[in-house]
Amino acid sequence: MTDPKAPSVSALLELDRLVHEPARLAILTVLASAEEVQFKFLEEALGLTRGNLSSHVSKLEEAGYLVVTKAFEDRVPVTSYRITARGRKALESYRAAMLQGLSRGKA
Amino acid sequence: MTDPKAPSVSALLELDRLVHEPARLAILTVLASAEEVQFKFLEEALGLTRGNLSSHVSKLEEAGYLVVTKAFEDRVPVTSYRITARGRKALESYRAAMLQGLSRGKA
DNA sequence: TCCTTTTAGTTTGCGTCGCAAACTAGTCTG
DNA sequence: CAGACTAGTTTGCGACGCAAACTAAAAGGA
Repeated sequence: MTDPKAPSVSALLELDRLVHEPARLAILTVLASAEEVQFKFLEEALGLTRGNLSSHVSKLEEAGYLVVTKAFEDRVPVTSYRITARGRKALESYRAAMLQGLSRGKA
Repeated sequence: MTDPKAPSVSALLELDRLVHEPARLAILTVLASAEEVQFKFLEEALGLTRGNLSSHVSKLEEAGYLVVTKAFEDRVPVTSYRITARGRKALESYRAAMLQGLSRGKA
């Protein structure tokens, strides 16, 4: 901790809001465990509507947390995502902060 | 899990939004580790403005996650908070869901 | 060929939320 | 009594998440 007086719970107040949103946290978590993931897969795996998935993914893309690949497979358009190093780092930091804040440490 | 196919990351999508807000999560976490906590203490410990602290606490109170006690100490008004059983349970559930979702389990 | 359905995503509109700033109320000091 | 301080609450606004509406391209029938 930076400030020795700072209780670990303060880590919670500095969580990256972009990652903190449940849908995006779920998306990043899935992306972190696979090379490449398709839109369709995310939609079904997470039970998000296409609209929500699309907008969350856009935000993650704007932040540089993932990259988008649009391709055609058997003449069907397929959009895929890949987490970036930046995204992986953001997720890792988030995870660390959350785990720290969640630990039952006093104050 | 309800659906055997549901990956643990789905737990993330069912997080109690009331608890999920960082400031409120921090407040509940502090409250869970003490009998009673004063407004002033929370303000300083968490570095929240009085306004934000007040409004977050109000929401937690409305949800029945904490109870408020207003008293005077040496003619100075002191507002204190106590987590309720309901609040403690909500925090516990949140923690469990988050830890599950955060675990590096595939998908 | 034309039309309807399906798949794959994006955009739009609205209600809600979190934050900071402004405000209220009681106390103390000179 | 005037001004400053302590302790909170209320207000106003910008940002956000969600669902519904929309777009586009391909496949399947009649």
